[in-house]
Amino acid sequence: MRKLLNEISDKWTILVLTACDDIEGVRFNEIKRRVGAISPKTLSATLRQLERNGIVERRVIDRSVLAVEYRITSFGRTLSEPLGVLLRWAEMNFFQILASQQSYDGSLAGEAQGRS
Amino acid sequence: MRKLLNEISDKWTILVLTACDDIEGVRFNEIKRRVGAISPKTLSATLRQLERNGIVERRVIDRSVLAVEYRITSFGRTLSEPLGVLLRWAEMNFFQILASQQSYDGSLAGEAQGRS
DNA sequence: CTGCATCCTGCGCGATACTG
DNA sequence: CAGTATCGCGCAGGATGCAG
Repeated sequence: MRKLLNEISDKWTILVLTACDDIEGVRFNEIKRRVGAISPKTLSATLRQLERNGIVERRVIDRSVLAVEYRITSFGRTLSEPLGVLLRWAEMNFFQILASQQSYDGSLAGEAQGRS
Repeated sequence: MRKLLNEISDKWTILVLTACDDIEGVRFNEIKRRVGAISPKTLSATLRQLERNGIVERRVIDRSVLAVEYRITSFGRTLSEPLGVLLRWAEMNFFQILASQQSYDGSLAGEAQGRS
């Protein structure tokens, strides 16, 4: 568990993995868009780590126009399922979590704009 | 999901939560022992955050000898279940993960002692 | 035993610019 | 488009000491 945590318990990995969990391969910038405010450096590092762990696969589509896609592996899918359970839990209970602290300023920072 | 990650995707929270997931309440130092090489400061901070989020409960057993126990709440249990799924996944696939990188030196460093 | 205060460090990660 | 190189910084978290 420690080892797993060392691999995925950072700020972005789970989100990136979720973004890659598509039937189709997903392009670099598409992942970027889906995930949100991630820097290319971090995304690149995260993807390489996921690749090393056999969770996603990198595939060059077209060398001339530089097109690359990432696709979750079957092994990755076995991980994304438990993660999906967690995601659904988060969706059901997120209000409970933010009810207690309010101190989150957010990387998204889209929903708390009402205060002048 | 971002919010959930902000709460639990640090180095220790999930481990601490797992350590608290007992039928009985668990004492501070007992958690420390179960979790491993966590500093009291970090453990304390982690526990307070879990408490704020209603995941664990703090209860003073004895004021004179300073005995405190932490117990997972029913809400916390709903979270520990998905986490348990993840844990089981980790147990089944940890070899796959460490097969790819070998670069983990370990906070526990207890299982690799066989090599002279 | 159960913490809190303090000091200190690494590194995770963001911003930006550059390349093929 | 898909990255890599560089710089800088905030903060998680380790170590240590103290206290009720």
